[in-house]
Amino acid sequence: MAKTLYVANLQWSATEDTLTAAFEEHAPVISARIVTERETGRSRGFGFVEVEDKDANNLIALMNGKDLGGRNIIVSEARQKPAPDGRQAEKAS
DNA sequence: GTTGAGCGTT
Repeated sequence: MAKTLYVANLQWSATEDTLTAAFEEHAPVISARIVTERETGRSRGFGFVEVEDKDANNLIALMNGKDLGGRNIIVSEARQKPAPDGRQAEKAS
């Protein structure tokens, strides 16, 4: 299982690799994504990092407010999560 | 040669 972490307050030059490298130091990173302008392709200064559910809380506690590239980043659990009904959100094939 | 609170893409 994996959770998506919301990472904000990044510098403009930050990339997916920047987040991956920073988070990998504390826990394995499944995937990372930097949100860029759809029109210009420039970084919006924030992104998402996907990690294991168990590691998500640790990364938030360890990386939230941490200095990255000279800027304090904000790490939180991403929204758009499915409803916590503890039920399979995936239909049986 | 820019900007600064935020929750993305198929």
